[in-house]
Amino acid sequence: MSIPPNLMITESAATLARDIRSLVGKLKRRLREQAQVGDLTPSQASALLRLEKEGPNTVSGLARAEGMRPQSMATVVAALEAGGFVVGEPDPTDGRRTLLSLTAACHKWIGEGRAARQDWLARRLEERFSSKEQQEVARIIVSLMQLVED
Amino acid sequence: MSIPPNLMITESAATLARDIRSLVGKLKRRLREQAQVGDLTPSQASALLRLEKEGPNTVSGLARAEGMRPQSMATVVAALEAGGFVVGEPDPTDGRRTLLSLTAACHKWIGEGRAARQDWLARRLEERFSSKEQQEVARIIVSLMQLVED
DNA sequence: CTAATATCAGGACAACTGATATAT
DNA sequence: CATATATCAGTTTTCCTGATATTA
Repeated sequence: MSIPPNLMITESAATLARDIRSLVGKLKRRLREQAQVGDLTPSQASALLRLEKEGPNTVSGLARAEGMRPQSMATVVAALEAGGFVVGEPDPTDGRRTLLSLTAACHKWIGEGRAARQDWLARRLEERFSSKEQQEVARIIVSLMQLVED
Repeated sequence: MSIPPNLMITESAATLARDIRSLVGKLKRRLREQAQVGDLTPSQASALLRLEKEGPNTVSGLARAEGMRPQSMATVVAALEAGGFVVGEPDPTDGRRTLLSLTAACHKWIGEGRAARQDWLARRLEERFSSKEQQEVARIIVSLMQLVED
């Protein structure tokens, strides 16, 4: 039988699943320990860079994009607001929403490359992978993202 | 300039880093929500499958393999012991160590494929990726593992 | 004596659930 | 009234740090 029945899980898939779980755990811990005082947590960095790339958004919108609850994202955003990275202002067309955008200071900060230089993971990817390898990794990450998102 | 200076982080590396962080967060949450009552947590599953694949090990050994503290792994192992998946017995050659191994019941359970069938991630990988694609993913995961481990 | 193993106790963080107020 | 957004409050999970006993 070269094609296993649908219900069957191959040895390789099981091993791959274990390795992915292990990597996720390690990455999580590694990202935490790399964090300096005053640094952004992974969630904060992710939300900030999304605002930078995709423009203003609401707490709920960010939560959807990151696959977490609005209440959880609210905590993340509150930290970014306290740090002066983002500001919220009421949406003129919809009284329920507050649109978050980057402050001028944050734009400047990102422009100066400080955000990127403090990003341990980005630095590491740059050091260890050629741009071709980075593309390959990016492709796989996108596949996995689809797999996770359903 | 086609080759950026060492300190520079390219746009693509920064984006890739963001995507990886986002994926890690999503995967973590997804794995949690997929967990059924009586199911194993990702850490538990990882430790169990490592014991199955690599044979008996100590709490400290497992902690090193997974990149976490012995105290943290002790909690994970305690849950597995409470569930009757593993047993520990003193190493006859080293009084400090307790060697953990799978119980007969656990071996049977794995043999019957229940462990694998309950593994949401493995099932998903099997459904969505050809074995060729799985190999590609596995290769990338190994690269990332090395990048994380240093 | 130093290093490794195991374990007890307490703490931090990032997510969660539930409930509530307000605007569409 | 049903839906969407934001936010308050409390809980859970998983990992952490620090300290201690034991054995190599």
